[in-house]
Amino acid sequence: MDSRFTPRSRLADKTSYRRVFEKAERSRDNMFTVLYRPNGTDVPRLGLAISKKNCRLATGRNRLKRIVRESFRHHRTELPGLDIVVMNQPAAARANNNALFGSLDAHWRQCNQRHSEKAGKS
RNA sequence: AGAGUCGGCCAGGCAAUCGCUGUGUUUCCGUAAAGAAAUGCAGAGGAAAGUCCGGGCUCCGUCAGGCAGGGCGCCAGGUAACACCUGGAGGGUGCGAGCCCAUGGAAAGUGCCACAGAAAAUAUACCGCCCGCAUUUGUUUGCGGGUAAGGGUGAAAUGGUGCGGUAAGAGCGCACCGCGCGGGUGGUAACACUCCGCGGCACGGCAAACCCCGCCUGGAGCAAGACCAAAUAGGGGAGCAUGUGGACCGCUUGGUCCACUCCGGGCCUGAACGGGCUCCCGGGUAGGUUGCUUGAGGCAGUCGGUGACGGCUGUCCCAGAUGAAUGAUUGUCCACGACAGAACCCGGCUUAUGGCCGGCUCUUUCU
RNA sequence: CGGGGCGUAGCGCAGCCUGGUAGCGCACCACAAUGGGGUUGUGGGGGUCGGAAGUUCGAAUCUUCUCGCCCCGA
Repeated sequence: MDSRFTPRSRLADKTSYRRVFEKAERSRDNMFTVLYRPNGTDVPRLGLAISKKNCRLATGRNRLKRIVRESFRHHRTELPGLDIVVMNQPAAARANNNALFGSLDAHWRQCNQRHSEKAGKS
């Protein structure tokens, strides 16, 4: 199983982010808001939008980014071709690592489920 | 043992698995570039923070210099430079080790000092004290003068103590202390000493009020700056094709030259113009590349210096990301892990913060 | 990352340069006026001047440090 996380699997520029923010499905709990939109390929891509407002210290923001990347790369092969942007909620700054991983697992499952439902309909 | 004070050091370790960034080597794929794989090496801080100072670097401006504005401010040294550091001087504070100080000038000038108080700075006199004259039953009142010891006000009141002196007093005189000026001695200097002379004292505070004196200072900042440069729109140029009318040349096909200008309104006409195509040029947006890490560099030794620091020798290369890299999981050990994440780079300051070690001081107890 | 600005009553602001009394509007409370309400008039209450040090006799004001918020530069 390939669980690497390369530059190919990231949202690289402003236009990619704008594309997701313009029109996206949403999955949300008290730790993260996850936006996603099909990108027309087989590989999922991840973008991070960790706000200073919801997490004041730079070390805290770095921690959240690492957790999200770590979780993403473990589930990369299970996910369809989506552009995903993860945003943080205030509660995430105070949560421990296990809680964050649990929350992200749920988000990935929801992405997968909703996407396959849509694909089935169309 | 407790309390305090100063200085130095560390910033969880190890193992396994899965990953991230840079870079070297090898292999694969390719004309090449790019890419992929394997593997080696390296990969956040003492504050990376606040952005409060000082520099380097870059662009703009610029003869030198001066003014304005801003900054600094005991002395000497260190430094690329500083508001930093070291050593010293003088104050303040603490029993002490120590700590703190924007610490030049108020006899260059201007200004301010609320309330209270007689008076807040040229001095002056409310209650008093004293003398003289007048007055009164009565040292009661009034007038004139002397005085600044005492009272009271205030943050601050015009040297202090003692003796002499006097009507009462007063540097009025004297002694000691303090102060100022000059000289001397020690020190590079700030300053100190008081062996000496002079001055009876002439000098309230505030310069983080204006200011004066001395020294420093051009402006902006890596989102600086440099380079490459799509699409679309627009600018400039060249060429091709092309309408109408008139004139000219020509036997004809045809050719040449000129005009059809701009704004507003009306009418007529709907032939033409406005238009189309191709190429080139520079400006420049998205985007990309660069600036980007070898430096006032680290470590070790040695020499000079009280020290900050400097000289010499040897040795090492030690993050360079760009939605932004150091992590996750598990095991294990212990002190059970605080504050906290580089973004052009250095030197400081300040603030946040866990622990360890050492020197010194005070208190208590024991020997 | 760099550059600049602002914190004063519940809200919006003045006062700060030139230091001694914190003021204005809206809001709030009471009274008057009305049958009642609004409008109006009169009076009143309410402020650690973001926080901590320093200078000064005295600081919202001057100086330093610190906390929070806002704006600008791709």
